[in-house]
Amino acid sequence: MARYNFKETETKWQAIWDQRGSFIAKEDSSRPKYYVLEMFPYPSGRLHIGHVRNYALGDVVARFKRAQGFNVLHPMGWDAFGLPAENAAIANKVHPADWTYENIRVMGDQLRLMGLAYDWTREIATCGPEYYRHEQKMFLDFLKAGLAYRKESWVNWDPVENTVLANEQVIDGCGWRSGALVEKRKLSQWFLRITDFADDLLEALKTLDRWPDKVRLMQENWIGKSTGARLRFTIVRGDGSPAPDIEVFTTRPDTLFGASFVAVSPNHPLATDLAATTPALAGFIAEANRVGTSEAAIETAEKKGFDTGQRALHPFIDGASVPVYVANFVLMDYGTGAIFGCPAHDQRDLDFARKYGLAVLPVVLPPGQHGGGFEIGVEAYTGPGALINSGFLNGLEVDAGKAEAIARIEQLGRGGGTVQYRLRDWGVSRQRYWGCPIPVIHCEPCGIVPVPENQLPVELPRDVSFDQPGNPLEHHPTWKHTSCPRCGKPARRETDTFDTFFESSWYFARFTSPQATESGFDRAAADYWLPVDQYIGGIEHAVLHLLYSRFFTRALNHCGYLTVKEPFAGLMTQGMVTHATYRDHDGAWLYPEQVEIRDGQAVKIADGATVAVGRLEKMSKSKKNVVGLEKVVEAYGADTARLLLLSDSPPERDLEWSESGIDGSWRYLNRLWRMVSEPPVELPPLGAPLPEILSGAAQAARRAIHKTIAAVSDDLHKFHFNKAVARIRELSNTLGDLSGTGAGEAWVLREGCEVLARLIGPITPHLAEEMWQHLGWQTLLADAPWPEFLPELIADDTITVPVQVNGKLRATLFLPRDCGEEAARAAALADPAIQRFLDGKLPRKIIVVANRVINVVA
RNA sequence: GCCCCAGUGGCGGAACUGGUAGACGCGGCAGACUCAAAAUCUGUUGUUCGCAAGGACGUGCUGGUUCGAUUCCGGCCUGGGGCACCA
Repeated sequence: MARYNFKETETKWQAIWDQRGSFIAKEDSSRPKYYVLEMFPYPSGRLHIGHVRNYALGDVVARFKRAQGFNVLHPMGWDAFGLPAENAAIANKVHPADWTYENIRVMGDQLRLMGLAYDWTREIATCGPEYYRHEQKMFLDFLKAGLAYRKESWVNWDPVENTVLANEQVIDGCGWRSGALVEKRKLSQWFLRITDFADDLLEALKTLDRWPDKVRLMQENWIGKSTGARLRFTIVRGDGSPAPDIEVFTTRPDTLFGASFVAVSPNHPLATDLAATTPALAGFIAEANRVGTSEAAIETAEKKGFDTGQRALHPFIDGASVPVYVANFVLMDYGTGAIFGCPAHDQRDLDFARKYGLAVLPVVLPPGQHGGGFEIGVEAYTGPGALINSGFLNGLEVDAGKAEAIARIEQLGRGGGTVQYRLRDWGVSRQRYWGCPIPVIHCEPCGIVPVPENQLPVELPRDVSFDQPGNPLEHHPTWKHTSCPRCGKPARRETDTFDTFFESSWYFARFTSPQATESGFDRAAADYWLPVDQYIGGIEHAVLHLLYSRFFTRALNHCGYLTVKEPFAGLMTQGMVTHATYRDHDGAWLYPEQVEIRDGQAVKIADGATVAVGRLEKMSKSKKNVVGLEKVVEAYGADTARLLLLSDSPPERDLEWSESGIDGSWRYLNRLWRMVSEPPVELPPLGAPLPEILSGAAQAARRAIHKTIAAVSDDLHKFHFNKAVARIRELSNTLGDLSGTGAGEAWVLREGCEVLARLIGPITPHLAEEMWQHLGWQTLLADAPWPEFLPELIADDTITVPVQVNGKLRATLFLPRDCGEEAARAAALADPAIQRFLDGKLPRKIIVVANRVINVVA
């Protein structure tokens, strides 16, 4: 029996697609456009099979939409700036550029093995000046538009990577790549005003109805909008002399009458000033700043305060005042760095008040409670209710109380309603070499001077040394020395480079016109192709790349670069590819190919020693549970790998890569191939007319074919790839069972084979082309339209109807479609099984759901 | 602590808007072909009682709504994810 020769076949069709330029995209207003994009990879070395899932998913979408008549853009490129290149340079004395381009070459070849329908003519690498020069221009435009600024601030310093990190890149107090505990440093840095768009970024999430709710929710939480008030307290010192006002932010202005203290952050100017003359306070602040930002540190850190001796005058109660504390739990970088505390209605304030013996006055009465008896114990009340003990607010509900309190604050000229976001501006300066130089010059007399556009790009120097720690650009002998474009005097280049999320924030636009030289992209091309109709990538970018790109697109829109504001209309986040992990008795990780299973026990092939099988984990080099892409393609071919990646789990869930799984996929490909290469009956020639008479079996098979077309089309549309594969397999089972050698059977079998080839085409494209050709077609399947089903073959004449007695299945009937309630009722009652369960009694009720179910209630 | 999501055979998973739970695959078992193996094909495969016909049970647990619940509602358990001195 001839095995399907995947090696020859896959090479052949890849060459043909390539020669014909099958997947090269051009703007074409006569067809609807469809832009499908997978998050482009960082060229880190080699791809393993886990990386490929993402691209396989996108490829199915691209090929399916193309067959459906869309003008599809499906490009691929390289997110090529990044720290691993520098680490490689340090470890292996290889230049980051050489290392990166070599990886691009290797990984590109690997991707090409998979037969992905990319328009390779649009391939980009972000580390080239022809790419990054445009983002330097964009940055200058942002600067002009006030969207970029420089400020000195406390930043997250990663001591391992020796660079600053953005807030989004700090996970649980540690660097997102290095895992090192992040330190706070005060540095002068470039920021992008993402907060200008905070509200728009939040509001527009509602319009992204083809994004997973989960990602929208994560962005919503990250932006963290809270509505409240700012309020300026008048402060007096212990001796009664006036001190500077303190402004607080609160979401509960309604509880002001319950205020019993004001607290400021240890880094608040008041604390700093006071510490200069109060050694005890200086000690307190130093201790507060020592407490780490890690989760554990925060959990265990005690809420502590330092009484400054100053008093804050109550804005609503003449003559009343509350103490002012410096408290270790108040953050300087949220709100105003100062709060007022209402212990009765905030748990943390309550804990603090109990500790320092401050008053706890309830001002919100829970519904159903009576004023006199309501007291706060160890738990603050944060629910709704009516205000009490609150002067002019008495009797109002919480929301009305907030509004009234804000109105009074405004009236008093002490502040007003405001909206506070958790989101901070995006710090984009990185003290690294392998990134895009920030195009500004520091001049002693002129200050910060943008590099004139005609001097762009500011290119990275190639001759750098990694001999000493820190930024090689800083150590470069000549590069940073230049002259000021404004005054001509000697000046110094900015040696920081952009955060590498800068490149990925606009690459999807670059793909629309990668040859553009005047600008990052042609406006017309970008307006034609954008937004990306379907974007596919990992959930780990839910608030990194996906938020930055949404902001960046708005910023580009603001500066007149393009028309859209949202870059990605549809988003799919795929799960990880996992594999069991193996360790030998020394605890060393083993590669899957070093291990085999003998008698249910995992052993090391080399010496037969037992191996501990660990749990399924994401394929990663560090745990060695990776399966090489070439190994799989060599042994089974790209189509087999693609089929397994698509069929085993729904895309958003994790997928377990297993040897038995790959065998199953490989068997199925051969089965399909045998159906066309060695059919049980000789198939009629291409285009043969439908025989006038079909046997019942042939007719039933034909119905199955058309139902499958309908179902698979729907599944692919909804990205239910695993279900689509299940239905395709079902159809081949049905066709396999089609015995009989008549002309009708042969004709239906041919129709079935053609449909199978077309339906599986997006998933296993090489095999599908081969089947298509074998069936006599001269044209490419890649150019064939998606099959259409005949509506008259979709609906059955006879319906299988379950009959229940008291909700339990007792019989199944075959009834004519839409036979009517009376007929259904009669048929059910006539059934012997039903009669037996009724036991001679009359049914109380019979429920008939047309063409669905009959339930007899006894 | 707060918010979100998910719990279905030995395993991955299916079940449209409340209507035959377990499609399809993996694995297992039995058989055919073969000197034998591989490959392939056929049958079978939720648990349980029964010789059988046919029952009973079964979608994390527990109540409820309904003629009927994997699906809706309440409470709980477990796992995963996000956020977190955020005022």
